Amino acid sequence: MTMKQYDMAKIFKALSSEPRLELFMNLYEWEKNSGQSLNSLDSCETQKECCGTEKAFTKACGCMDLSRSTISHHLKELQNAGLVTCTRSGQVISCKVNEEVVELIKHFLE
Amino acid sequence: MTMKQYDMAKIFKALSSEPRLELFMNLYEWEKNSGQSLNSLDSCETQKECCGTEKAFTKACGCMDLSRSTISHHLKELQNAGLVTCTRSGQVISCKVNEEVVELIKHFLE
DNA sequence: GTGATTGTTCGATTGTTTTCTAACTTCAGT
DNA sequence: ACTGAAGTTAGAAAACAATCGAACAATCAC
Repeated sequence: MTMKQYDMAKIFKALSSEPRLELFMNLYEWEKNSGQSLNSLDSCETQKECCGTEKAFTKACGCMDLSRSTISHHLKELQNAGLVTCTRSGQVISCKVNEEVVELIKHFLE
Repeated sequence: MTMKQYDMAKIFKALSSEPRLELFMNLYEWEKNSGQSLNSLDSCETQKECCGTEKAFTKACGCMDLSRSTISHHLKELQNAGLVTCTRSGQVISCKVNEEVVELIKHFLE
């Protein structure tokens, strides 16, 4: 068992439950559609708003039919696998998808 | 939850346990290294030997530290997710990795 | 400071997964 | 027909995962 496989199993496990995959895909799409990519930083009002999905937890609670505690748990799993990074500002959580891991997924089968 | 996400969760679940990912990677590498790709059919002795990994189950039993029944179970999970197709000739199982699903994995995040 | 809002943590429950052994079936060789 | 090898299936134990509500902590809005 190589290190690579160890990490990949962890990543795949994080994406292996439907609700968690849905959560991840939401984060992924929100980030994409908000035009908050690194090369559009200057078109945003503040730099902070440009680093990922603002109010990710709140948004997820609003559109997924799961309790807050369950969403909290799933978000932690995604973080744990390295798929997303979350930061807190006050009460509010923002998330950023880890592009490095996205590339790992895309390329692990050559 | 789109159909696509439903299928992807199933695929990721199949790859989410270390032994099962190892099994899949073995199949994937064996198939690759045996030169049994579609465009090298004529360099093989018989056409049958060229369609995937011959004696996949037997080979897996020989190199993985799991009981035969456990390997049988994991192989079924891989089949169930559509990642591999297995065929039987007599007592012996041969497997073929489903390239379509490999492409799905590579491209599901654009 | 009080009260509402955000998110986390705990404990319980329910269901799923991993793995084994043992019993079975099917096929191959003799 | 008998024996052995290749896989499968069934049953069970143990570990793990998903989910919720309740209690909590931190922060914001007045």
